[in-house]
Amino acid sequence: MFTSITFKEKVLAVVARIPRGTMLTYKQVATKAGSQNASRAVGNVLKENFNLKIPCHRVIHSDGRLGRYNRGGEKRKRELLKAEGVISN
DNA sequence: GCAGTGACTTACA
DNA sequence: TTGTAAGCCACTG
Repeated sequence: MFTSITFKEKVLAVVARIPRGTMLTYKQVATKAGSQNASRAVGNVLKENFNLKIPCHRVIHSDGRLGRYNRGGEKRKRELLKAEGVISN
């Protein structure tokens, strides 16, 4: 039920709704999920998420760093973002 | 119910 | 500017 939706589900829903060419920080995702300070929890959710429908590569650190990626690491993540035109290098 | 873990964030030296 | 330390939150065993 939607009433029993967990923080995990919210995080996945938020990330899944990130439009192509847009990046959000872990803090931004956490805020949209309901907890602005749960940036670490966001990482936990994406870490266990292997759904290709979730563009977890569009979630980066508040510092602008890419962070990690469960499908190839920062390098792979940067390639995906570059392919979308989010970053130029 | 408690403790541990982690793809993070912020502050200070 | 860079590195270290502590804090915060949600989920699992």
